[in-house]
Amino acid sequence: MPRPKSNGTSAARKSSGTGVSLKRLAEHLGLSQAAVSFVINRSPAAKSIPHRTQELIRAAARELNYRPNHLARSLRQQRSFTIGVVVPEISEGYAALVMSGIEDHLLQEGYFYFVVSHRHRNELIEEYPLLLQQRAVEGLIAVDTVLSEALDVPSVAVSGHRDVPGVTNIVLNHARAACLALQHLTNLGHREMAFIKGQEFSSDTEVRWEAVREAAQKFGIEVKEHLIGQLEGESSSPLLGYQVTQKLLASGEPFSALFSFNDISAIGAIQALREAGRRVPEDVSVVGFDDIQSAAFQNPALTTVRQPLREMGMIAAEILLRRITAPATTPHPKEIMVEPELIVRASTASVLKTVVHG
Amino acid sequence: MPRPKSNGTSAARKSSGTGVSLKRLAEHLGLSQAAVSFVINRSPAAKSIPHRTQELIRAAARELNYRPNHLARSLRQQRSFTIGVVVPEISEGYAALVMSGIEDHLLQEGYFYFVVSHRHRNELIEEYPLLLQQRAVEGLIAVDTVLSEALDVPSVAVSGHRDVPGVTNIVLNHARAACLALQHLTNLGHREMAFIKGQEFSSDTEVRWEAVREAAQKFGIEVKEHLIGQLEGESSSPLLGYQVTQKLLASGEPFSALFSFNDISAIGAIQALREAGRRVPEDVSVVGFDDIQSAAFQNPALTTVRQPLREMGMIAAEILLRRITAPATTPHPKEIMVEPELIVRASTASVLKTVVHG
DNA sequence: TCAGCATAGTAAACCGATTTAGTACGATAC
DNA sequence: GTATCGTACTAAATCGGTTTACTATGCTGA
Repeated sequence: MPRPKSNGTSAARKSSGTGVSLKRLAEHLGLSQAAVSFVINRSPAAKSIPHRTQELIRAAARELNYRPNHLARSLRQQRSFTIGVVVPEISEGYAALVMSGIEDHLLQEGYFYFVVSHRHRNELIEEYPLLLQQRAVEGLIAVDTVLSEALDVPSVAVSGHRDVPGVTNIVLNHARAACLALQHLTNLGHREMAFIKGQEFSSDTEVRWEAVREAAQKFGIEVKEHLIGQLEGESSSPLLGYQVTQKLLASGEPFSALFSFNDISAIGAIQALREAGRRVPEDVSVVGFDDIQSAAFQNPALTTVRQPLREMGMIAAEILLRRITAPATTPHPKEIMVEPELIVRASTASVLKTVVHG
Repeated sequence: MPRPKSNGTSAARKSSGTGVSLKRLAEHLGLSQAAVSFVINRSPAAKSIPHRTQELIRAAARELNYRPNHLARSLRQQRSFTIGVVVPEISEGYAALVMSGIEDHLLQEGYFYFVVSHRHRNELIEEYPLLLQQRAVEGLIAVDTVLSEALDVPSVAVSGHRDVPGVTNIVLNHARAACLALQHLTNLGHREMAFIKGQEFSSDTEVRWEAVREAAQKFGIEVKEHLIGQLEGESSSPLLGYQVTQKLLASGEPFSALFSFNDISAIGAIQALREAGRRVPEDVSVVGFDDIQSAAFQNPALTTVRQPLREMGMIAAEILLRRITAPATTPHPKEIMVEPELIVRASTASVLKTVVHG
């Protein structure tokens, strides 16, 4: 594979020992720093500098491989072109997808970002936003994380549900999400359903569960106490879903369908069901949530409620930048709702096949 | 869940409108900025300032919620406590795991980091390191990315194999990795093996393939041209493994085992095998590579060669910080090797069962 | 008496840019 | 002849800290 040529001369490259400062460049040219700065930044003040000189300046900048120090520029301009992203954990499907959406928009607009992950430790959730502000971020995006207090900078919470001043929440339409899943299952003839709720610290848990309850009522499904499981533990491994499903099975209460809080736990649930001798989907239908990458490649492929996670990240970045660059014209929306989509794959099936087991 | 109390008074909080500067704090105290700076930073120069005054200063700093501007500090000290991380993609299991290791060590040591993902676009691979240096990062970590030229800052390449001046490579012991996999398969009686090579842009592809060839020779396994597949395409979805496996099957050359470049593609391979009517592991044993989170929760659970990805990230961060803080005493290792581990799960089985199909 | 030293600080340079206010000079207008 | 304007810049302030070099005062000891 041919490596693309760098466009600097080798001399230029060599001179970039610790970087060329504006001062050095100006001296080299026999001009003032101001003049050089005007030209480099194409500032309106450069209009009084003749074309010829401008070319000289630009040529010298290229020659010496001049690259303005971003710290100095940020300090002076009070603009860092940097934002902070707070996530619970990096290694997990959910946050990674949202981040990739965030990154798409941010880098495209010339912003860089810091990532911090708090792993659900309260003191970090409190401290990181402050540390980020100290580092002069111009805005904050919190993913599945409660921003406890109003901050000095615009912020956006992906899957945030609290009404915090200055924070725009990006949320899924959970009412519709729950309806999609339950409608699918009832259409397949399921009436006895088990549910897995999210961990308490997850910001979607409450809202989604409320939506599930309402949808269940709407479809005339009884939500039995024994068939409500709750994920417990900090990690995001399928193991959590595995364990809670074992409990569900142990209760003895029969069910032909399971609606889980997320795909990761649904994967663990399927494992537990199978080990208990219940086939998926013949004996039990399983619906996940999120549609992470590997959902499609489970065996059986997972039926799931898809959240447009990348899109949510992109919207978060977009709103944030708009609020930063045009705070006046953007009266800061409190909430932006995105729509879920039901992805039907192979982990759900008609209940008719299962009557003998019921 | 009780929200932890913030430790500032409400007055303090209010005053943090756009942040209190050192100047304001000094004026408030009737002292010089220098004196305040000495005390805040516990600099040795503070020794001539009496205890009483020091307490006054600290109290006022707390009261006014003073937080030093990190940009200004970085500029003066020529220390940004920031490093840059370059990855191909965020949403993928590999990079995410390495990043989480990097983060662990970095944040613990008081460093923040920028993430950029290049998605294998050459101009970005060239440009991002320069942009990061402009932002005054003190070091660079490249994950599965070729750093083409020597940089002005210390750097570490996770899975880097080129000998670039100033770059420390963190590499897996691929010779051993290949041996572990092939030994396992030969022990199970497999002789007819198919292989899936990585994409050309992946920095491990070449090295690993060479190791596989050598291991095959060592175990007396013939590597047949028709049974070598190659992943193609930028994305990192199981689909790539699915497609290449279909080609392998179409060649008509029989095989009882498949060793794939990574877990993601192994998952797709299993899907393709199953659709072609070959059971895993009864008809074909499949070995993956990496041991990403979902490997354990596939059906069948994936046998794989585990790379200690989080650890590799941690080591990368550790070496980098050591090189930054003590460049003299650390004569910059060219390469650090970590050891793989074979994780035997359910996707491999003895060949004896398969003779009738062979 | 006064050099010497410790105490308790301060003034100002500096990091590397941006930006405001102003200067020097030549040409044109009246 | 000079007021005015445009051209082509420059000097210096500024962002918010850190750091070096220095000062002012009081006390001690010879």
